[in-house]
Parts: sequence; C-alpha cells; structure tokens
Amino acid sequence: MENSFLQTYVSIDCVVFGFDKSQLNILLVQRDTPHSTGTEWKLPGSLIYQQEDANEGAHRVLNELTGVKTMTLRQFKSFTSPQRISNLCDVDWLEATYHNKIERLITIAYLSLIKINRKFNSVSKYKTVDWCPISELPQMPFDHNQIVKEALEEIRSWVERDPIILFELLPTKFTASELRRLYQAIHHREYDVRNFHKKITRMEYLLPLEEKQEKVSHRAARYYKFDRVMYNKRKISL
Amino acid sequence: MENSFLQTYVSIDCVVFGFDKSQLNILLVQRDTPHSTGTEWKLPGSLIYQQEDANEGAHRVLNELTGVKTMTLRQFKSFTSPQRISNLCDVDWLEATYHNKIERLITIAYLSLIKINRKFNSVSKYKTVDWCPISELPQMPFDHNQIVKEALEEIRSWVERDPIILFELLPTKFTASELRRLYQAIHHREYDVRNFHKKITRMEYLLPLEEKQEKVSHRAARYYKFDRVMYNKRKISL
DNA sequence: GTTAATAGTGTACTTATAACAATAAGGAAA
DNA sequence: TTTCCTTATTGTTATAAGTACACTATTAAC
Repeated sequence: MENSFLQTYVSIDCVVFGFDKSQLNILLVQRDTPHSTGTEWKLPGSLIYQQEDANEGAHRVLNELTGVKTMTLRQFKSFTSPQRISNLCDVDWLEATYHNKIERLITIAYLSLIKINRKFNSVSKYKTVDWCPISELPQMPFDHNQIVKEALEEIRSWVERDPIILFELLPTKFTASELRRLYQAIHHREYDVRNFHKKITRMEYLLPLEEKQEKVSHRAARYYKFDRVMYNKRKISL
Repeated sequence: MENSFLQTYVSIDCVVFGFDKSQLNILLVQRDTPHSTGTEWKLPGSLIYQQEDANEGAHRVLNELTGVKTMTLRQFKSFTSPQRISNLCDVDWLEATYHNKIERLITIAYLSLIKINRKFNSVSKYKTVDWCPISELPQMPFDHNQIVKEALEEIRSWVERDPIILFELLPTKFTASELRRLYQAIHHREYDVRNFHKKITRMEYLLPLEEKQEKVSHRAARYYKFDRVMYNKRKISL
C-alpha cells in the first residue's frame, strides 16, 4: 500500500504574456534537445525548491529570466497527468538537466504579465529568451501547448473580474486604440470603436492626458494613463 | 544543487458543498489525533496514487466517501507552503497514516457539489462523515480552514460563469424561494424577492411545473425544475 | 373566521450593451 | 497649397439587466 502512494517532483511553469501592436505574445525559452542537434522552445519553469512555496518559485523563475523583481503573478492550474512526461525526449531532458531520475512530475502553472518593451537585465540563464505571438506558437515539450491554451482562457475570465491586468500589459501612457486592440486580442473579437470609447469613459480610473502622439502621419491620438488610487477606491466599493 | 530540488508528496483535498434550508454545508471527516485521545474534523483527501491524475484522485476520494460515482468536480488551487505541515500533530498523523516520513506535502484542492439529501452508500472508510454548516466550521488541521475560505470565494465566481452549479445543489424539484436562499447563501447577501423572480423568469432553462407544495401551512409554492437541454443550447450561444 | 406564515406580483429609474456613420486632424504626395 | 491617405473622435436610439419599493393571495392551524 505505502508504495502505491506517489512521491513525485513538483515544478512551476510560467505563461508570461506581453502585448505588442495587436497581438498577445508569450515569453519562451530555448532548450537543447538531448537526442537531436536542434533546440526546442518551451515555457520557462523550474522544479520547486525545498524551502519555497509555489509563488516564490514562480517569482524566482521570472526573476532569473528577466531580472524583474516584482510582477503580477497568478497561479491558475496544476497539470498532473502521469502521461505528461511520457515522451522519451522529455524524460531524458529532465534527467540531463536535474541529474535525477524523474518518473512523475506535476506542474503548477502560473500566469504573468509584463510590459513587452520593458528591458530585461540579461541575467538569464537561458541561451535564448524571446517573445512569441500566440498565433505562431511552436510545438512544445510536455503539455506546454495545453498549458498555454488554458492560460488564454484564464486570462479572459481574469480580465473581467480585474481589469487592472490590461494596464500591466500596456506602457505607462497609451492611446484608446491601443487599449482597444489589447482588449480585442484578449477576447479574440472586435469591438465597436464608439461603444468602446463610451466604455472607457465610464472607467474613472482611466485618466485622459493633455499629451498627444507626435510625428504620426495621421490625426494624433490622445494619451491616457491608469490611476491606481482611483482603481483601488473603486474596487473596494464593488 | 540536485538535492535542493524538491521531491515531495502530493495530495488531493476536497471541499464538498451541500445546501440545506438556508445554509451551505461542507462534508467533513473525522480523524484520530495521534497525541490526544480525541478526534478532529478535516477535509476528505488522500495522497495521489502513482497511476492517477489529480482529477481521478479526487473522484476516488469522493467515491470512497459517499459511494457516488460521478459528480461535478473542479480543481481550484494548489496549496504549497512548506509551513503547511509545520504542526507536529499533522506530521505524526501523516506518518501514522501513510507509514512514510513525509517532510513536504502539497495539496491540490477541489470543489465539489452534492445534493445534501442524497443517500450515501455507507462504503466510507472513515468512522464519521458529516455535513458541517460553513458558519460553524471547527479548527481543522493543515491549512484546511484556509482552503475552505478560498473555496467559498471560488464557488462565488464559478456560479457567475456557470449557474448550473445551483441545480447540482438543489433537489430535482425546488421552489423559487429555495433557489433564492441558495443564491443568497453563496453570495452571502440578500436579494429582493420580486427582482429575483424577474431574474429567474429570464432563465429559459428553468421550467415552472404545475405541481405545488402540499401540506404546508401557508400558501403552497410552485415547483420548478432545471432543463439541461435548454441550458446547453443557451451556453453554446454565449 | 381569524391568525400566522409564506408565495406571488408591477412600475419607475438607472445602467450597460449594441448597432450604426460622419467629421477632424495630421502628414505625405501631387 | 491642394488633395489624399490614414487614423481619431464623437452621439443617438434601442434593448437588456439591475435596483428600489409594498401590497394581495393562499394554505393550514387555532
């Protein structure tokens, strides 16, 4: 009986979203594939350490990756199928990377948001880190494609409950149409421009600035910024 | 380096909700406490087995507990703090129960819903299983009190996205005021009777029956039932 | 037939959503 | 400087959902 209980390894995987022009992107890292000469993209992640909880582990992974110390982070689901490391490549890669035979590995998946233009301190331990548009994701190891798929569903329902994540993905100053394109990318549908303006006019935590775009070859758009104080006031009243 | 990675045990814990009169209840089991002569209530749970994923494990736990084979089940969060088994009682209980030294244990928490009047096949391996109103929860081991707290928040947001769970908690036939009291219990606030009637009139998957209450010493209330076919049609159109 | 208890119902106001098209501003090209 | 291209900005009407609010109906018990 005792031996039928599972002692296993637990990892963290992070789906880090960034927004650029009209597209959501995800931060991927490259790993060497043990059996071929090539490389392969995967989600950034790590086994969890003895003395940290999953949140701390996720922060550590992202800090190692980007140098960013604090970020919005949300645990969204654990992936536990015994078959998730059935691929031989993945088994070998785990052994090569962690110098341990790992027969069962569950992962706790996190969502995170970063302004895509933010410069990373290149402290990364990975050879290559890059943004990948969600429409062009490669085949990834383990169940990472499935994890991303569920992360997308999760971010949609999250933004409804807590629109603050929109502003984590935009630069400090942004135009109404950038905000709209982000909203559209997240919900994967188009929104009427006039109705969208009405909607954001109702957000009293969205401050219109005097400043406008410069050197654009069309009518310059007004900039807005997010007012965290107003936002918090409003949230409490809900 | 290798040894700082965590090999650990993974468990499932289930927060099973039932609804009775005006209150949400949770299914608790009793465990012997190793150091005292008493017993203690806790959430039903189990270590995960080698060949099952977390969902299967949660189904197994509830099946062992109630005899019920299929039920609505939702993974909602993993609890991973290294401190969650810092209590000596809990450490000893784990060792006594699983005959293994368990230094680190994370748990994947599930939400589930059962009609409270459903008769259980008493196949339970526990000495005592009982419903406990959420307003009267005892102090529980590990972080089970915290898990229940977060389960309550989760069920609130779940019911918004998928009102079907209301009907998992009610008998097949129910009155409008039972539905309203359930809604109130979940949201922990009161709703105006007239407005609530208007709301449920808009649910085209809620069928009013001809049948009414009998032998009640006040005006008899009409029964309603839930129409799953209409509900699914409607969900697709969303 | 009076009482106690719960069921059932309508109106007015506010707020969010949705459909829909013309004008304004800035730079580039002619 | 005029024209053109591109994107920004703005209002009305209709529909749906949410909120506040109070009286009548029905049943069994006494």
